[in-house]
Amino acid sequence: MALKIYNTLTRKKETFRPIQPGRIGMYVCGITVYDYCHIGHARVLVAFDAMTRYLRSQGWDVNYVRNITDIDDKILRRAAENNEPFSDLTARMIDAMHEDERALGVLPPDNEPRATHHIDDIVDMVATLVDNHYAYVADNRDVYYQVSRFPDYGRLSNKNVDELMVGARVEPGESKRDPHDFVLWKAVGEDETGWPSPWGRGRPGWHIECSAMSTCLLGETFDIHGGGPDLPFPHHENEIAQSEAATGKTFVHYWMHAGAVRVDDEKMSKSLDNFFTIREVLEKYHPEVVRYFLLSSHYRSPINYSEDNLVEARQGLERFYLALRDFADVAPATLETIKSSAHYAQFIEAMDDDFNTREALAVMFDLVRELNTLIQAGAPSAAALAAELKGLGAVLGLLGSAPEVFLRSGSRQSGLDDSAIEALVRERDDAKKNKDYARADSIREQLSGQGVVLEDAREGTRWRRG
RNA sequence: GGCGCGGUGGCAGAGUGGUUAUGCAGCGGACUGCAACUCCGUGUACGCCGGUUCGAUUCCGACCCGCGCCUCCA
Repeated sequence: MALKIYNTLTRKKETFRPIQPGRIGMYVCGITVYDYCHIGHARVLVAFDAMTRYLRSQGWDVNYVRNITDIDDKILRRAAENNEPFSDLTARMIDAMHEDERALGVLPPDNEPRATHHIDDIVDMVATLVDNHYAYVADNRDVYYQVSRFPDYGRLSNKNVDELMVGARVEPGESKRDPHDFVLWKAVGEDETGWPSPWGRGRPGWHIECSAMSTCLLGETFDIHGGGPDLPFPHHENEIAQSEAATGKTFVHYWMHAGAVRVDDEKMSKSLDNFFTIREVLEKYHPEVVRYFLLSSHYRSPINYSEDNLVEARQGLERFYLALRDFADVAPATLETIKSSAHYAQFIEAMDDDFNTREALAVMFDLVRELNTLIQAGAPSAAALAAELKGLGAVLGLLGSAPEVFLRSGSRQSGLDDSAIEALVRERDDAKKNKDYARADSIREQLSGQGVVLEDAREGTRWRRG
């Protein structure tokens, strides 16, 4: 079965056809680095990471580009508030972002272009648009894109420019010819952050960097362009207008957009004060639990960040790790060695269907049941199945932890440290030997109250944080 | 107002024109000193109303409800 991808442009699932056989150029809109990444960013990062891992596992040569917006009004405003150079702020936030990514098991993209490193490319593209009469220099020396010159405007987000009029407004003093026009190059004064250009000192507008950098790194036409749920309009619409006007070529073949993250069933927003940064979330939950949570729904569905759902994610992962407990030293199977496995075939079928990670996880759970049955029977083949499970998990960036470490990590920190728990476990073992079951049960109850679960296995008592 | 998405069993969440999703929770059983883990069994789930069909949760239409975008936001 062939890979199918839902294309925002056509609003349909389409069979993926690469521009060059075996190769995929993919550009994903990254972060504006004026603050820490939040759980919504995490979703986009994890979703496209899982896709990239999967595509590579299937032999695709993926060139994954994800930009960093490191110059923008919000950045300048925040830097001014902090009374620091904007580049100090962005450097700090970029480091923080990389830290968050690593925690979530997100592999670095192949290229991570920054707007401030591509000012020349941006200026070149703006100049082309001015030369082509798709852009004009306004009285205030801003350069604007003239939306009315681009007939296809609104095609991606299925919007009719005339109907947009209703909500549009022109700020007093703006020099646009039309409210829909958007800024490509923003004029600034001598004392403001900016770069020289044919139109005077200025800085890039909000959308042009992605057009310039994607073209620079992936060519005038490339395969996949992705991003968050609020990007189709206006950001990606404007990118299309810019790039296609500048090059005269189709910009992108497949547009992919992740679904929204909600918090306790409300829109996540700063005004509602229900905004969670990745760092805050990771204080409460194991990073792999967060990753699993994000992959346990289809990437396009809205998901709800809530205590219940994260606890449930924890429980799901526990099932995997309990099965893998005795196979800590078993290496993940390479896909080559499991290519004839029925589970693998189902896994691929799920992932080929627009990256249905939830369905892929369901296949892995089926495998877990078989694995547990083999373990129970003491079958030597269990190790191979465990390796297969790890191999499938690795494609999604999951199950890479040491099982016992994960199981003892706990969703909430127990008040007892490991040695205190182990002392109590030993005490209980002694009580059991003396058939003092009342004492043994009271210790177990005490631990249970601390979130510690005991299991009396043949080899001795095991414990984990539940 | 315009455009779009969705309403699935207690919860989460896939999917399908007729046959088990899956996970968690529940119930019964096996195992256990008791548990936990695990396995086995167990749920007349598909918003409402019409239509198409031998048959619809799945297709079509209307309706109700929820959500997103239309403004900076992943």
